[in-house]
Amino acid sequence: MNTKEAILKATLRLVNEYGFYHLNMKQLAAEAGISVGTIYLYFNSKEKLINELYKNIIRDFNAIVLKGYEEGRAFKQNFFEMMRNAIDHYIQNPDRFSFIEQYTYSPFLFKETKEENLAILEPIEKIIKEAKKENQVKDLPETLLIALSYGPIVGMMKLFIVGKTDLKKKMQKELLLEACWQSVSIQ
Amino acid sequence: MNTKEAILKATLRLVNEYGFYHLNMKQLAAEAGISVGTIYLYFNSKEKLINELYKNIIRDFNAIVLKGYEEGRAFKQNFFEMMRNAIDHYIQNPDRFSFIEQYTYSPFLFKETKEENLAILEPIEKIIKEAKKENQVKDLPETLLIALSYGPIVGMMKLFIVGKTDLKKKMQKELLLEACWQSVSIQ
DNA sequence: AAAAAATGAATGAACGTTCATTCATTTTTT
DNA sequence: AAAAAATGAATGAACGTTCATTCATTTTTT
Repeated sequence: MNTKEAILKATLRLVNEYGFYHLNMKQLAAEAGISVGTIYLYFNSKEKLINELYKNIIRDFNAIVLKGYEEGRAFKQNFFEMMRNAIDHYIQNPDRFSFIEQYTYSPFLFKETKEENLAILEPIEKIIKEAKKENQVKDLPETLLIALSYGPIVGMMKLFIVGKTDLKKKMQKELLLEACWQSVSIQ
Repeated sequence: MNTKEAILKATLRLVNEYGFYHLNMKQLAAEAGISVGTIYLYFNSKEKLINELYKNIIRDFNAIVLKGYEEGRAFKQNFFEMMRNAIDHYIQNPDRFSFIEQYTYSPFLFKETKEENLAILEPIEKIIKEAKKENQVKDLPETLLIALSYGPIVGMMKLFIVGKTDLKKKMQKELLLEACWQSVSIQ
């Protein structure tokens, strides 16, 4: 692992544990196994660092979700694959999920980063739009269809993180996916 | 408005605009129209202040949602009333919604406050449990039913806040409510 | 009824401490 | 030997918190 990655990884861990307010550079350097000065060779400031981390996490997430998409394949299959990828990625990286939830709507993100922000719903928006054009989905406003597909997943992840549900069980995950599908698809 | 309320109100506004990190006591005092020292007559510390604000907001929210509940009334009617109250309250106080979303899972909250925390889903949990006992709701895990009821509302609120949808329109709101109902009720 | 005394909420300057950032020096790589 | 990368002590601005002091209001005394 190179130094830059080590810094980002340490930031993710500490910021989730203590919050941006209590995260200090000395502690961060220790966690990453480098010295304070080194951080500044890679990132201009503490805030820039958070923004870079955010962008990386969103980029990775979108790339992984998009792997579930295949041009020309049935909407249903694309929907399931993409959503499954999203859930799996979150389950394996709950810290990334928490981080996204915490910072997507926070005032820390620069405008420049915020543009990348809405992009967290971009892959979902994409297939919903396509499906709507072809009437493969309920006749509801696009935004509502997005909220119905993604909202319950976020909700379950939050319950998962506080230990109220075990999304790692195959059954739970499949029930969730099926339920999301039911609420957008034509019966 | 008494001094304590003025401080809480100013905190909500500034913390949403700048975040806890950039919120400083001098600025806060100015916003509340008092002087720094006065804040400490009402709250022991900056963190205590945030925790008090959080508790107040959750308490108000739950009380308002619970106003939609009537002992002995049909589940469907309770569900609609409670959810409508939640949505209305959020629409009228988007800053409260943002604050809850931002801090519910943040490391700033004291353990003591976190206990009040899960309480944000308490009223919903309550009616879902009741309905499940009487088979008035789909045969799915309780947590999933909660995520299906509340998740899309959170999702829509987020889109509302960034201006992607107009939840103030009666139609939008009713479609959202109906969709949430569809995903938990027996067809 | 007037004067004196007591109260305590509010003030804001002062203070200690934290902590992001810098940069001269050292270590490592080429 | 030169260049590049890393170190970490030093800096100083920022800021949360304290606390002596003020003063409008209330209570007690005359």
